[in-house]
Amino acid sequence: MGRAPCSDESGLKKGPWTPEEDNILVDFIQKHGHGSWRALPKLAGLNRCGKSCRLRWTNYLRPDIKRGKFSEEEQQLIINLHAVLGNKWSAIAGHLPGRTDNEIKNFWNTHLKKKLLQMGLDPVTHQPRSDHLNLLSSLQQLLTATNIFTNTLETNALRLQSDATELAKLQLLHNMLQVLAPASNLDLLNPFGSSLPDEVLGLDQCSKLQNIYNSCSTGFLSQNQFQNFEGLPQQQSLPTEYNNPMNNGGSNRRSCMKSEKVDEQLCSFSTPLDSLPNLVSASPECSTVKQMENMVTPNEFSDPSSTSTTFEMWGDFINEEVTDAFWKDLIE
DNA sequence: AAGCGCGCCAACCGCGATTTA
DNA sequence: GTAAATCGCGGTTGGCGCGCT
Repeated sequence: MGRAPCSDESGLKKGPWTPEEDNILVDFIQKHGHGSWRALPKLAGLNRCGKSCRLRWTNYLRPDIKRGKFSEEEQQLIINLHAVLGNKWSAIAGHLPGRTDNEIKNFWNTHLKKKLLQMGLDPVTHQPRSDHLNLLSSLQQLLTATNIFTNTLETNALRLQSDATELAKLQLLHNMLQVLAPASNLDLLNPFGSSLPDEVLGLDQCSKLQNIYNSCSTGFLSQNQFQNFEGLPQQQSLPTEYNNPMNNGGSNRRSCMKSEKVDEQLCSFSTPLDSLPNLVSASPECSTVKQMENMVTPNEFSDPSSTSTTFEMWGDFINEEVTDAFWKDLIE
């Protein structure tokens, strides 16, 4: 059953389009609309298959196509949408007016994927790469080894254990900083651009971490330095304008409306896709699309506790009093 | 200057979903 | 209800341009 593939239609031209062909196609569509793509090439006098014409039109000739480099905002939006939707390029394109799914797909594969990898994030899951997380387990081994060592050398036991703990903290901090601010590119994790106050993004803590890490680079932390974390503010509630950063009426809502089923579901949320959480756990295997299929409620969707990631620990870090006991629990 | 490797991106391919007769 | 036709999507390919040796 089915139809003959486009390529089976003998005598039809393939490959790059010439300016003349482009003109014919544009003229025809402007006068008559595309109607049936299958019939279009014959009617327009093009020696192409309908599929090729449709692709050329939708990916290149359409008048509303925005060409040129992707802005920082667009890149951040793509990353966040990809975290939620996975490789649903057409759905992602629906949120970027003037951009085609093909263009976004190409840009993802050639630029953004590498960018995430450089940041130590898995471009599929948007979570820290496993090789980075493995460092955490090695910390436990380090502590264990240190404990064994201290048992045999009782004279320095307390001091060594303390040092090892501090080292563990330091390395954990380093890992977190790599995740949060690799290559000084924190903005990439920020879907709203640089206009947001740091505290909205958790950068307040991040910069404190950075400061402490920097101060540690020449030696271990003092106990007092670490206990400064106890003074960190509890998790800030986001101002409403940041809860819906893209909810400014116009184009995004419109593009959302034209999207497919999944998109509609996303748009129907009271706190819709517009308020994408940073780094939502979502590989194609466990994407929000899948979550939707499992009838996950919006609240569950936005609930960080429903995922199990390093960022869960990060959330704990932000939410709770950070004491030595916390660090011990974290590491153990 | 020539050869080579690599990155980018337009276009193609195959398949599933939807529409039509 | 069913098969064919059509559409649209995501993955992949291949050609071109550019930089390096």
